Amino acid sequence: MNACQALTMGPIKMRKKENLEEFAYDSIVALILENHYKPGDFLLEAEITERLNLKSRTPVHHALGQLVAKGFLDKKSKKGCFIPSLTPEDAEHVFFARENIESQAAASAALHASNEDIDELQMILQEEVETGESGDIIGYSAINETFHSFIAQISKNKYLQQYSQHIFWRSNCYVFFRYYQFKVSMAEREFKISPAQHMKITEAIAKRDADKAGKLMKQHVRRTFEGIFKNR
Amino acid sequence: MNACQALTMGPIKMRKKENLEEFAYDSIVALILENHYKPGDFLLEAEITERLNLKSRTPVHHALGQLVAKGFLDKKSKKGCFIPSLTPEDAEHVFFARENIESQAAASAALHASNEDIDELQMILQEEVETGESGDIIGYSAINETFHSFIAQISKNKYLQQYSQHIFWRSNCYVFFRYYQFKVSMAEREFKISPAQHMKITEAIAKRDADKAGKLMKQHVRRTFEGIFKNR
DNA sequence: GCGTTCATTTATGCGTACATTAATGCATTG
DNA sequence: CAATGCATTAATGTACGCATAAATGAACGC
Repeated sequence: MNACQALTMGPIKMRKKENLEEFAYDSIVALILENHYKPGDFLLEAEITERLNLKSRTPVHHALGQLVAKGFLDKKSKKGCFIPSLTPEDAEHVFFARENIESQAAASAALHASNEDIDELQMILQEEVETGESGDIIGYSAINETFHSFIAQISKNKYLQQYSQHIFWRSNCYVFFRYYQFKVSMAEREFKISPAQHMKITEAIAKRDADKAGKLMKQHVRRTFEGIFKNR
Repeated sequence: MNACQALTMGPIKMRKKENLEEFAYDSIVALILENHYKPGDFLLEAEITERLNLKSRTPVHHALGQLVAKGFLDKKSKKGCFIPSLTPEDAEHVFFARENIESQAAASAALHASNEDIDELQMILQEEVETGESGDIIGYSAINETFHSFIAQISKNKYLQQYSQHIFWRSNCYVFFRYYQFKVSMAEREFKISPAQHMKITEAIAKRDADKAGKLMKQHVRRTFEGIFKNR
């Protein structure tokens, strides 16, 4: 889950830390993504405040509240915020929702992508292929997110984009912790399959074939799910 | 927008106000739904604090942050939170996303609804028909939301439900303010069309015909959109 | 020896005071 | 008279201290 940007919600961009709340938010996201916590762990305000060298808990408290509001964290009143735990039922919900939302985003992307968007998407794809061949798993995970995130972005639909990013983050928890659990053997196999599927999706978008792009994306997400839960 | 419950996100239930933050959140939602604000209006922390008879801005500040995080409000740093403004482009995004998400929810509902769920859905529908005939627009708006919200609920998918509620709230802004703008003439016509469509959707769900339920829902949302923006 | 209760600990929840910043209007100057 | 800059104001943003609730563990009674 390292280098996952999904929690930031919205187009990938340099975030200017205008105030401590945003700084705290981004930093907490970074802490999660850098795997300092695992599902079920509590994120203590005091500890985070200290870790970030902040003078008061207030911005941290606020930032945690926002992460809960967005559904990235769960919360027990007067107890604290924690990384939501992963269950098979939740995984099915997550991947089912992701199938549908991302396939809609892909279809919409095929309709609304500019020529520049297509060029950039193909560049991302090329980088993905190279990273995949190099065997750099962390790097691949990052570029994989970039690919999916960019498709949501070129759908030009703020809402599809928002939901895509959210559900991607949630699904990525499963991807990451499964990979982690089974070392990298499965990850490597996955990384050899995904680029080919991404390539087909990119082609469909480039041809402005919305229907095909949507179907391919749905297939791709489903295969990711099956790769994680079925073939072990 | 009166009597819209979408901002509360999640299944409709009695909310126990465990603490002032939740109380503030719920109260601010209520204020919005009771039409105290219109798109573009700023929600001032001090004013809200006073209105709710709270001693400090803290819970209000926190609650507003959550509403921004969830995408129900926009925010300008150091300026304040405000009701997002309505634009034709945004409306297209909103209704396009809603078409897809709600149709998925309806399809999933057809697959996962229990017999009790179907019974309750039919009761809601019956109440809707009666309310529609009575001409009570506010009441109809509430029952309309209940109908859509309940379908999302019986999809049994937490994520589809979450996104459905969010996008419904956003689309309802357009519905409500358009109705408001053109008095009730258009609303009345709408209220005579919707129940018939809801009935067909309910039938499809009752027959567990996921494909049909999804298609009908998509059609229904699109017609709502067209009713608001095309036929004026 | 086990269960219940109470004290302690530890964390969030809240209130007050103050800092900071963005907008506004007025005054001053060219 | 117009434009620029400074002061004022009004709002959010932050810090800190105390209130409060929940979990934990120890002590007491049975």
